[in-house]
Amino acid sequence: MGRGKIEIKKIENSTNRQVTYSKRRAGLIKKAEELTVLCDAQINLILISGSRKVHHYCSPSTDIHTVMDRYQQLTDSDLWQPQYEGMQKTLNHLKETNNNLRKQIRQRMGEDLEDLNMNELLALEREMDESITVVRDKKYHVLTTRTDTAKKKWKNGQQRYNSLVQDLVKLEGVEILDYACASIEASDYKPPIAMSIASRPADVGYAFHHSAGQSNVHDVGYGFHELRLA
Amino acid sequence: MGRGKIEIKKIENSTNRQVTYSKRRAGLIKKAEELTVLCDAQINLILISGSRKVHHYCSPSTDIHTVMDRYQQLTDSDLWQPQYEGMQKTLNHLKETNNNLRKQIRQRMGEDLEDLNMNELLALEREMDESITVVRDKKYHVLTTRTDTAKKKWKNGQQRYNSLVQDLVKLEGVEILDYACASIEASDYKPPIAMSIASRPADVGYAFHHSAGQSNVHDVGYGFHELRLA
DNA sequence: AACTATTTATAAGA
DNA sequence: TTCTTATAAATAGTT
Repeated sequence: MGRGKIEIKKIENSTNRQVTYSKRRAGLIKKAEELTVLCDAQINLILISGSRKVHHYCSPSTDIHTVMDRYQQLTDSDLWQPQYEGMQKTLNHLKETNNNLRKQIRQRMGEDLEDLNMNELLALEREMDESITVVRDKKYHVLTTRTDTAKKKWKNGQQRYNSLVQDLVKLEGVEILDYACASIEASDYKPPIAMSIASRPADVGYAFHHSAGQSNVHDVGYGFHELRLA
Repeated sequence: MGRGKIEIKKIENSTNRQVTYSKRRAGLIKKAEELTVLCDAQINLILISGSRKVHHYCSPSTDIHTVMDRYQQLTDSDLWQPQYEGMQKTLNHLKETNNNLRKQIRQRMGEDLEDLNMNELLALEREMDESITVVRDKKYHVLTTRTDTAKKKWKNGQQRYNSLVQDLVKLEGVEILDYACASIEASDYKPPIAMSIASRPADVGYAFHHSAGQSNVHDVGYGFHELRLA
């Protein structure tokens, strides 16, 4: 359809080729549009030129996605698959790992033990025994560190308190009426922010770590003087 | 281009529409092919008819994938993104879960305890204590069941052995020279498949579960008569 | 980008 | 569907 018939093979003249590409591309897209309208079809057309330029027609009322999706459904192929395969694999692998991990945890929580044979049970028990030892050690370590710190603070506080009391007795003629001490659980004890010596004696005390057996308790003792101003 | 000019609007006559669709579809694909050859272009064309039939042309030397990929690159859109996103989310979620699970396990194995505070340590210890109890119980249950079965087998074997010995002594004049018994660890012991009374006395025995303390050992004793044919 | 001689596509009919 | 054919549309080569 033109001044002369042409053979359908690559146009060697580059300018010519480009011109023809433009013309025919326009024609192709026009025909696609017409077909869309005339026959109520869904059409997706992507053209990529030799120079990598992209042109694209998609019938209105859809988008490239819908068309691709439908194309997949109807051709029973899966275009996304290759992109997904790796991911899908990873996903499944993760899911499996996840389930295994959950099972391990459940077993370590004393559930799901039916699948284990005697040797596995023994191994699990041994392992848990070792682990709980480590946990206990860690706990005692934390406990000890905490208690040491508390001890130092207390010692410091007690020294300051004692010198205050002595200073008061010496310099102000303060009279010591009584001394009391007691013991409370560490968990109930909040260290005093400051010592008050005005209206009532300050709490001072000492901490010690009660480490007998496997008890978690460490106790705190406190003592105070009851004073009266002369 | 036909016997008469037509307006570009939906063809209402269904048969007509279908015929036109076929003809124009063929024309469109033909033109796409020609353009591919003439201008060295890459073309992807998907047609979906009103009746959901799919036709599709893709220039040789590529495939639908390559074209779609290039289309995405060149249009800077990402067709896979929506599909991808959900998966990516799931993936990340799974990874996170996975890490958490691993951490839990590590903590239950006595590692990674630095992040736990005292209360958490205490909770972990308590939980592990409970769990190990369950594991131990399960182990003893298995052990007991196993031992019970073994006991029954042994008892049965022993009865058969004893009656054989008695029968021999009574009917054949077999003489009992000696009786011996010993104890071996269950793990070393393989129950006899059959009792041999020809050249040497059969092994018979009994099993008992040594449950003192938390020992895993259950012992097996065996005894035999030394006999001589009259 | 226009023009136009020709080729090609196709609407309608069989 | 497929073929035919008159005619519309597309376009190759030219300006």
